[in-house]
Amino acid sequence: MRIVYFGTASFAVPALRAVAPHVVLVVSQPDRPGRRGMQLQASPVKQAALDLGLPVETPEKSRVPEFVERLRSLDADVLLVAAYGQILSTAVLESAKKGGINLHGSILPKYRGAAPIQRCILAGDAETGVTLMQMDKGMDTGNMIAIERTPIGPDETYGEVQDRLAEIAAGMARAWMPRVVAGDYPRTSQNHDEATVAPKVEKAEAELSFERPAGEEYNRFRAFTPSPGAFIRTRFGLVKLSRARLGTEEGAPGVVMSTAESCQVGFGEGSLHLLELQPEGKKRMTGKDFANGLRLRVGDSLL
RNA sequence: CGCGGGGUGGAGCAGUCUGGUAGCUCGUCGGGCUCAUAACCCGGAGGUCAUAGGUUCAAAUCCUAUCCCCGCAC
Repeated sequence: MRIVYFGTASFAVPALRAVAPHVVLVVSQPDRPGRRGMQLQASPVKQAALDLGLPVETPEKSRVPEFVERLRSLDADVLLVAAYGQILSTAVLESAKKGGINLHGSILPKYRGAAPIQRCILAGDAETGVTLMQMDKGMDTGNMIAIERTPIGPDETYGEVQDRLAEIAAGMARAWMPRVVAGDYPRTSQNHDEATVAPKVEKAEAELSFERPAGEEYNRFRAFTPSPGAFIRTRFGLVKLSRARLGTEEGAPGVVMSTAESCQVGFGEGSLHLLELQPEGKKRMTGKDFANGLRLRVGDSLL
């Protein structure tokens, strides 16, 4: 079979590896400036593709006629799409015999759109999954082929859940693509009345507030870790959180409750143990080191 | 030349402006207290102050150059 693979984020890497022998072209988003400096950085999928020795193309817009023509010339059986980051036009989808098949990181019709995994964790859901679906012109509205579910642990972060879903997606791609190409697969329509949308993440959403309930902010922390990275404003500047746990004790918002094992701070309701964090301009450190360096004592406020 | 912070015993920091005895919180080692302890008390070890030059009677501190780390913008 001949597969054209569309993907950008790391969620799409395992599935690419799973079907790599059949991939005739990898399409990913153009390199973007990243890191300090202004150096261009290839997307995770592009890096993986190069690693696998697969041809890669990164059109600014996949829907331009020249690129659609390029896709048609490949005479592919199917487009496999995962976390590509662009809406595929009908013309693009029709460039392959079986159209586009999408691996989506949620249990559709819930969390259609750009950031399903983050939104799911932010909402505090206990379960998520991967949906394999036939793409149509809508955003994640196509008929479903298969769903695999997985529980979300109470302390799991976006990164951890994503990695697991990516592996699930890879398994589904491996199992289903031959059947899709053969035309032997179910197509179940979604219940559109139950649909919800998961818009892309704004950096500002990753800001925690001492004023809000700890449980809510813990979900926020988990949803945006490791990317784009949860942070919180303190009187010592911005502090990025990399490891945290929900505390069982109550405490006043922003006030240090203990520094023995971590930096435990009170929130609107409850408290959070700041286990590992990174003040701006500094290296990542333990909550304990943070408290030591600033000479924080129980009762001091971070606000 | 995108903006900015930083490099000081093992960790996190103060000290730098206004040169003059190496400081703080922790860790670590030894001892003590205790039924016991991550608690408390006493004592000890451990630092080329990123690197190379320069100024000076004297440099962590002032000047010049270099290396490295990080945050933001993306």
